[in-house]
Amino acid sequence: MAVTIKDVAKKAGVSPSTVSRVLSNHPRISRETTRKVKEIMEEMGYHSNIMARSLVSNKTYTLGMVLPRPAEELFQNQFFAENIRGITTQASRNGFDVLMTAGHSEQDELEAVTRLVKGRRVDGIILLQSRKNDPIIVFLKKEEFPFILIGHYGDDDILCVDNDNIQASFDATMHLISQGHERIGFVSGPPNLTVSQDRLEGYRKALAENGLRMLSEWIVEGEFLQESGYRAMSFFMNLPERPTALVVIDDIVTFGILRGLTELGFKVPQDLSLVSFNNITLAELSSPPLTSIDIGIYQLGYMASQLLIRQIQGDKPQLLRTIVPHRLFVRESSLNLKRNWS
Amino acid sequence: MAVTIKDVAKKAGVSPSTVSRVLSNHPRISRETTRKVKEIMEEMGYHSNIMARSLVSNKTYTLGMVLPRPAEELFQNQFFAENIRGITTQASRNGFDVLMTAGHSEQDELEAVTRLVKGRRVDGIILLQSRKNDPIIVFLKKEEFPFILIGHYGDDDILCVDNDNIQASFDATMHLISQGHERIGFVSGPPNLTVSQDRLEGYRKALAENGLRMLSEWIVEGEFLQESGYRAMSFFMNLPERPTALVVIDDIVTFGILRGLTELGFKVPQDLSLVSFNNITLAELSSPPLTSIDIGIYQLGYMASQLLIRQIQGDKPQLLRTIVPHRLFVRESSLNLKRNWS
DNA sequence: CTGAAAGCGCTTACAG
DNA sequence: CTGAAAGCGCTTACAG
Repeated sequence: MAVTIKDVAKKAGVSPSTVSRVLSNHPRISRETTRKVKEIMEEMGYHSNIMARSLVSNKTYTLGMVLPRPAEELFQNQFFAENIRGITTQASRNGFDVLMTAGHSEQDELEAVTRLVKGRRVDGIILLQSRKNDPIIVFLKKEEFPFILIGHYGDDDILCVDNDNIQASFDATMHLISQGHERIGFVSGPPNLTVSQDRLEGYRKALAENGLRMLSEWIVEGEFLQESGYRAMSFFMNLPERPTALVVIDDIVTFGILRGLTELGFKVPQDLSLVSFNNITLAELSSPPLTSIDIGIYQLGYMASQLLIRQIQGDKPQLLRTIVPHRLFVRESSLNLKRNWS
Repeated sequence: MAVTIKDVAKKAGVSPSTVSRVLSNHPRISRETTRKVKEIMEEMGYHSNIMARSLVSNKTYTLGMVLPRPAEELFQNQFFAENIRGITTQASRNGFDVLMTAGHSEQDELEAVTRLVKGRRVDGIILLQSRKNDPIIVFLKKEEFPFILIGHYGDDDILCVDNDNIQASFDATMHLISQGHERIGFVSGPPNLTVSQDRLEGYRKALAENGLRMLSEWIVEGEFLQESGYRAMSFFMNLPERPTALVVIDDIVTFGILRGLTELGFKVPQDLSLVSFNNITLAELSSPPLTSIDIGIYQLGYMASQLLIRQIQGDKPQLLRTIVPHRLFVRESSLNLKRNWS
C-alpha cells in the first residue's frame, strides 16, 4: 500500500495531526519538526492522497469541462486544442487540474455536468460554447456553482470571457467596404450560437452605417464545416446578382469556399474577396493567404481558467465580462487587386 | 450541504448500508427496498460523492493524461484534438473521465505524473508521446501502475497502441518510387521521438530494396513546424544534386515546404513531389492537395482508452502492442505529371 | 435481505 | 507548538 500520513507520523515520532499541519504549512509548527517531517516524507516517498484530502476539505483543485459534441468537430479541432492548452496551462500554474468528460447529446452533457457538480468532483466548470437557453447554464446558475463561459449568454450576469464579436465583425466588414466593395455577403454558423448572432449583427451594422444594401439572400447559415462553405459558395455564385465579397464565420468554412471557387475557375480576391475569423495557423498558408480576424483563442482559455480559479477562491470579480481583443490580419484574399466585378 | 447517503437512508427508513447497496446494485436487496430507495434518491436529488466513494474503493474512474509541452505545439494542434476526442469518448462510454495536467519541462511532467499516481488520483495514465529513455515510462514501470503509450518504446514489453510507422513510411516511399522517382529525400522530426526513427527506417528500407542511392544530405531533421519544412526546402533546393521527391514526417511540415516552393517559383509535383503523414483535414484543401498517409488519429486515442480501461479492470491483454492500420491517400502533390526533373 | 461497526486517509476545532 | 478525537461520505466484511 501507499505511504500514509500515519506511517510518516510513526517514523517521525509525532502525531498524524502534526504531519498534516506540516503538509499545509501551518504557521505554528516548529522549524525543527517541520524539517524532520519533510525529510521523512521525502525519504518514504510520501504523497498526500488527493481524494481523502478533498473529501474533508471539500475542495478538489480541479476544473471541469465538457468536450463539445462531434457536430462541431472541425471548428473545434482548431479552436479547441489552443483553447485547452490555455485553460490547462493556467490551471496548472495555480495548482489545478482539468477534468474532461464527453456527452453524446445535450441530455448526456447535462447529466455529465450534474454528476461533476453534485458529486463534488470539481470546484468549477468551464463552458466552451454558449447556446441559446442552454440547460447547463440554467442548472449551474440554479446551483450557484462557480462557472465561466467562453462566449456570453444574452445579457445575463454571468462570468464570461469573450471577444467583442459585434465589433470584430464590424471591423471585418468595414475592411471590405474600404476595399471598395458594395455587395457584401455573410456566411454564418449555427444560428443558435451567440457567436453567429453577434457576428451577423456586426456585419449588419457596418452595412447600415454605410448605406449599403442588405439582401437576405446574401446571408447564408451553416455549420463550422468546409461543406457549409462549399454549399454557400455555389449558392452565391448562382445568384443573378452576386456579392463581390464575403464575411465568413470561420476559416474552415472559408477553405470550403476556396475549394469550390477554384473548381469553378473563379479567382480570389478578383472574383470574390474573403475575410473570415479565427486566424488558424493554416489561414496564412492557403493560396491565396486568408485575411482573418485573430480572436486570441489561447488567451480566451487562459483567461477563463484564471478568472474561474479566482472566483473559486472567493475573489469578487471586478467585471463579469472580460473581453479578449481581436485583431485583423490582412492578407491576399481581400486585397483589392484588379477586379473582375467592378 | 449536498444530500448524503444518510439523508436518503433516514427518509427511506433504512440504514445507510442499504442505500449504499442499492447504489452498487448489490444482488441481495429486495425489489421493494430498491424501488423505494431509488425513488427517494431521485426525489432528493442525491448524487454520490465521488471522492468519498473513491477513497474507500480505491478506484477513481479517471484516466490521467499529460498535455504535451508547447514545443510540439503545432503538430499537436492537429493531432491532439482528434486524439483526445477518441480518448475521452471511449472513456465516457465506460464511465471514466479524463484528467489533464500540464508540465512546462520534462521535470514538471514527471512530477505531475508522480502526483497523479502516488496521490491515487487516477487509475491509469495515457501517454501521448514516446521519447527515448522517457523517465515517465521508467517511473510507471517501476510503480507497476497501469498505463498505455500511444506509440512504442523500443522493444519494451509495455502496453501500447501504435501505427506500423516503418511500413507506413515504406509505403510512402514506394509510392514515390512507383511514380518514377530515384532521388528521394526525407524530412524528419525530432530524432529522439520513436516516430521519427521508425519513419526514417521505412524510408531507408524502401530505398535499399530498390537499389536507390541514399545520400545523408537528403535527410534533414527538424521539428513538427512549418519553419522546419521551409528550412528543409531551401536546403534541398540549393543542393547541386537535389532530390525530385520528398517523404515528409508531418503535413504541417509539408505546408512549410509548399510555401517556400511557391515563393521560389517551383511547382509541385513537377519540380518536387511530396508525400507526408497524418492526413489532417487541410491536407486535402491545400493547393495542390497533399498525398498523405492517414494514421487513424481518432482510433489511436479510442483504442488507447479502451485497452487501458480493460487493463485497469484486470483483463489480461492478448497483445501488448495494438497496431492501428494506416492508409495512403494519393493526391496531386505526388502525381506524375509532366516532370521538370527527368 | 438488512443493520451496526470499522475504516479509507485526511483535516481541524478543542484542549493543553 | 502539539496531540487526541471527531468527522468528511462512502463501502464492506460480519452477524443475524
